[in-house]
Amino acid sequence: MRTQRQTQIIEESLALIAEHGMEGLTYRNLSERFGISMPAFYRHFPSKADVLLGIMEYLDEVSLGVFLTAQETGVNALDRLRLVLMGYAQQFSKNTALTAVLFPDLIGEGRRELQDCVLRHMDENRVRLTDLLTDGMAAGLVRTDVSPERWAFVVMGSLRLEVTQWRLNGKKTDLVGRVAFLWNDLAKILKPPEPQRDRLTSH
Amino acid sequence: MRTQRQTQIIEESLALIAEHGMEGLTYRNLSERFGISMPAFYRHFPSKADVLLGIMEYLDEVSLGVFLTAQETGVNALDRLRLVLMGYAQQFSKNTALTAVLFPDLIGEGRRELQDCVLRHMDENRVRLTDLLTDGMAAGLVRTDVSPERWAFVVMGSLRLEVTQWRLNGKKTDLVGRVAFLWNDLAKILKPPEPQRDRLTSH
Amino acid sequence: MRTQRQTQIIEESLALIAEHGMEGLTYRNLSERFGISMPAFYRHFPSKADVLLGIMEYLDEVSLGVFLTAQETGVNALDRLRLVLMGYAQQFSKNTALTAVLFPDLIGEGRRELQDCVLRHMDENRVRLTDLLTDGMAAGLVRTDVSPERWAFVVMGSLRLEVTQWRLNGKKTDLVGRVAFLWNDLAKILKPPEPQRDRLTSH
Amino acid sequence: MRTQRQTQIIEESLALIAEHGMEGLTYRNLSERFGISMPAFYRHFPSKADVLLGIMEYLDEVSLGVFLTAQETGVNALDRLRLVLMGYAQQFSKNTALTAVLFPDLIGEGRRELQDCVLRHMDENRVRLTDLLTDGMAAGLVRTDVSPERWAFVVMGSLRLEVTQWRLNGKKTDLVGRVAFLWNDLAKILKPPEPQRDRLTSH
DNA sequence: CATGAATGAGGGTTCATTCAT
DNA sequence: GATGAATGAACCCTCATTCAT
Repeated sequence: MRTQRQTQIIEESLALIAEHGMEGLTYRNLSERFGISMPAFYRHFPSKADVLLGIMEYLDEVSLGVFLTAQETGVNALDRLRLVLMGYAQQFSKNTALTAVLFPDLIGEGRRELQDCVLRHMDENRVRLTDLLTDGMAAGLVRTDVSPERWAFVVMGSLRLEVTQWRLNGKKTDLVGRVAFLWNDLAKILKPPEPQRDRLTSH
Repeated sequence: MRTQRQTQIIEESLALIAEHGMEGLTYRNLSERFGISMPAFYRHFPSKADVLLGIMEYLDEVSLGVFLTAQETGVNALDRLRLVLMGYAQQFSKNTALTAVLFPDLIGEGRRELQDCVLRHMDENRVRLTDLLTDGMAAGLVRTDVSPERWAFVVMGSLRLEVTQWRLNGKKTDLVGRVAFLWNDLAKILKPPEPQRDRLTSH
Repeated sequence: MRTQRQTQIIEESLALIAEHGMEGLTYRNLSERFGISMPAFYRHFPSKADVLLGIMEYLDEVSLGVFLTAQETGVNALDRLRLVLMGYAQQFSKNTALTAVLFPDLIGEGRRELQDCVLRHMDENRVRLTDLLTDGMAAGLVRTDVSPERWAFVVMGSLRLEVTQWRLNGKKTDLVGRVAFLWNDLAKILKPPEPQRDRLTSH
Repeated sequence: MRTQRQTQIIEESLALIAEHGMEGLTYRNLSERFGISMPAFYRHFPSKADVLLGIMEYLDEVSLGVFLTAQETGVNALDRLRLVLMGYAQQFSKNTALTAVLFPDLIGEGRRELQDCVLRHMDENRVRLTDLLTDGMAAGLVRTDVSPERWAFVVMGSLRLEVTQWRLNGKKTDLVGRVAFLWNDLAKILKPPEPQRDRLTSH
């Protein structure tokens, strides 16, 4: 588990990363924000690598939360997927720092020790997405001529790029709206073509 | 123009970034690779910011090259798009460092001064892709119920994620093959549904 | 306020400046004298500019001290002026580095940010001298056909040059003695001409 | 003798010193101003110390020129002294960099090797002034109860401080005017008291 | 003969970390 | 148990100078 202070540190770290990139995450910056001395952080995390690890865990939980929330609605797979995307967008809008959820690779950049953790995190997210899409296929809501793994890829890739652009443009636009539009198009793309049966029977 | 030495430095810088992330790009690392002293680099680039700028220009040229090569074949828009993706994949396979072409945002991270340059670069790439897809639509090769801008987004997003995964997995797999598969699926997705007219008139 | 360490650093900095000029004030030199590492100084002064600022304040205090000491004697203005000059000389003899008190302009040289501070310091010193001379005039001890501002100028100019010469000659001579002689002459110059009374009574 | 190029370099060096202090005199800055490469300067001066030496000689000549010009007028000693001060002021007004003439000590600061040269230069100037004042005394134009050496000191000290203040205040005021005022007061101070004759004849 | 390239020494500064207190 | 002080390593960068070409 995490102490309250550890959580605070992680959240502030994410904020620093969001504001100044990975290079902005320094003990000095943290201590300024907390008004605590630098060595004090070693009481909560034995080293900076552990802070990063804590961040990864934290992000994992956020991501899981988004999926679970969508899951609990009990709607169909495609709607759950929509809820996931919109859930992310809402989280990011409320707290910009959380965009890191989608980019664990950037946090592990250059740090060999975190590589495993990053891969695990990305895999988990990928699996969750893939499961959703597999379900969608089973329910006839998603085209089956493309593998669910690929769909997961396309969806996640689009979302990541959308968020990246949003950040580069200074986060001035309405992310939730943008993702809603994205979903609108993704839904068209995912949807299977009109079943032939319908038209035949209509005669 | 660029001197030979400037080009060498840029290419070695890209290699360092590919291997150790942006934090790996230091004068110390460069000087070790070149076997020359650190101050020597200031003869070629007045500051590190200028190295980064040089990198951005270089990447721009690489990207442009890939598009032009595809353009010159004179094949249809969809095939040109394929050639672009495959062209990237081949470049990246030959020289891993060039993956940066797709991620100018990572190079500009945290460096306010480069932000403009990054945005311009990404815009240019986006426009090139969008033009290709607009052409594809005009030729009836691409679904028109989704805007070309969105298609460009989906394609670029997928490619970026594919490359990211490839790098995270240690570049051990065959990137060209992976991108070929990606294209295979993207082609299905992009292709317009069977024309309704045929079936209707057949009755 | 100043910590003990800050005061030590300021004093050692002044010593370095006195020995090797402004270019002698480097973190390397400081760290050699203190036997601590270079980054350690950043615990006490956030940047070198702040060291210089600290020096300026310190010098201000020294200068003020000399004036106050003279003031407290309660003797007449001319004698107070003498005490100021002699006070300076004694301070400088004890601690050569303190000659900087008279030359704040050299410390601010080329550092735009310190310019204001330098001007303020020099103004304060000028005002103190001028006040003294105005008092002297009021008491009939100083010629009134020259403005007190000018007298302050002449006195300070002479003192500065005397100290400069002393330093250039290797500080081998007796500064207190030299300033005593200087004062001897300045006193003659400042003194108003023989009172008219003489002439009147001679009739 | 000096080549034309050497003279140019010296003059530009003085300009750099005037603008940015001694730290502004670098080969880089010089080469930028001349549009020549840095090693090119070694053709004209074997080392930076030699540039400084050249500067000292140059300043000596300027100073000598001012004195000779005053000498050639053939007016009395006091007027010649006035011409010297005004001559300096005019030179400095035309070319700010020449103020260095009065401050050879600043150029030699911290450079052991130049110390001798600096002392010689200052001595020469002092002697020229002293001679002038000795003449003035002989002609009954200058008070004799203060040694000519001291007078030279007072005059030079005042002038140096005047110029220093002018520079610190951004050289915005009219230096010639200021020195004229200074001379006005110095003339009063130098002048011997009302001739005794008056009193004697009154009997 | 002028220059491009390079260099060793040194500049100020930041970072993650340790340790006595 | 939190902090002030310190540190080694590394950062980007500038300087005077040299030397092959």
